[in-house]
Amino acid sequence: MPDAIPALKARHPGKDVLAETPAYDLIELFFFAYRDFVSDPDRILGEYGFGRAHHRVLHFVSRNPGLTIAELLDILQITKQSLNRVLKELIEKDFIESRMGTADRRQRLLYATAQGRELALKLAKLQTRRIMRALSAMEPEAKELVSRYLLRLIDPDHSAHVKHLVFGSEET
Amino acid sequence: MPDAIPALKARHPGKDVLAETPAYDLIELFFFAYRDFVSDPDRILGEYGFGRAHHRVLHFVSRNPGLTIAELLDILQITKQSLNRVLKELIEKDFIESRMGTADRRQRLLYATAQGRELALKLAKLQTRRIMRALSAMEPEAKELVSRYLLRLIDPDHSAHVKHLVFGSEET
DNA sequence: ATGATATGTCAGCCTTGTTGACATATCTCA
DNA sequence: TGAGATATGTCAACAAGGCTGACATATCAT
Repeated sequence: MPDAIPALKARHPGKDVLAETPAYDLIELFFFAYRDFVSDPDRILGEYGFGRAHHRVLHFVSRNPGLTIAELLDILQITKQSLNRVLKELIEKDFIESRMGTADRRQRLLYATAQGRELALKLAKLQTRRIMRALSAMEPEAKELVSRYLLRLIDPDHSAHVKHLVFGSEET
Repeated sequence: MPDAIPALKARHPGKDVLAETPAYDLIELFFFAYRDFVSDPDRILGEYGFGRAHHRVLHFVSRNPGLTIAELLDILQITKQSLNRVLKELIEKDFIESRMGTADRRQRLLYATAQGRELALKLAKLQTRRIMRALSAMEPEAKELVSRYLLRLIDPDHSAHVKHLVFGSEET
């Protein structure tokens, strides 16, 4: 197998090598791991006529009851037209409920229905099973370290927002 | 904020809780991290009129010169029609070259051109920069641990194949 | 009352995945 | 040598889920 990296390999020892030698292992493992990670839900979503886009919406609404459209758009980073397409279906099939805002009646507050929470939980458990299988037989500090790594992988501009969304106002 | 997990929370102490309590933090962090991770290449690919599908093909061909169509299909897990659409463009724009197999002349052996290797390397470096930023100031064993975690996240059926593809026949 | 804001909707386009059907070249094996 | 398996290419149609642009409506804020 010829070398895919022409020069750059053994040229500078020290700092440059660390900065410039591609981390092919982590790049490729991240790709394969993410693909398998989302494949579990995919199978089940198909039974309901839903796709990944529905999953994301259902997940974040279920996790954050009373979420507004604007907040959801901010989380998903898609256009309102894209969101509306899947959200409409989730509402029609009674997995999500949209109530008018009380303080600001222009807003729509989104809530997962009992059926919606049930599906969201089912999918989250599936993914949790995979995560726990990976963590089992690893060092006890692995989970915390992986969590820290993933957070630092996120754009610094978003990381505070994500941190708040994921960890909320918890004690940990 | 109401509780998104109806029952199941404080019911059983012990093993069940570990198995059944969703790991929302890792699930969500994985989603946000992956999204930002692929966004770096996206910007550059746009300048060339390429998308993510082109990136994946170019990456694996560049990393594995002489790859056949069948092997590439096996890695990407898409249909040959999907692959052919993007592969044709990469060949037309001279980022990938297709040579007839020598042992088996039915096969096409794929090679990245100089231009193709250059782009692949540029994108890999971008992603590496993000990875290194995340790893900097983390424990030295972090990289190895994250790598092990990602590998274990992969379907057990694929993991041997992925391990071979990623780590090849190296010493580490 | 007016302009800004939150949301909804129509129409059309792109990328990237899918299936099914069929063509061609080449290899393998009886 | 001839038949069937294999590797690849290609056409056509479709679906999911992104996008843009334009415009409508209701409500809020000043």
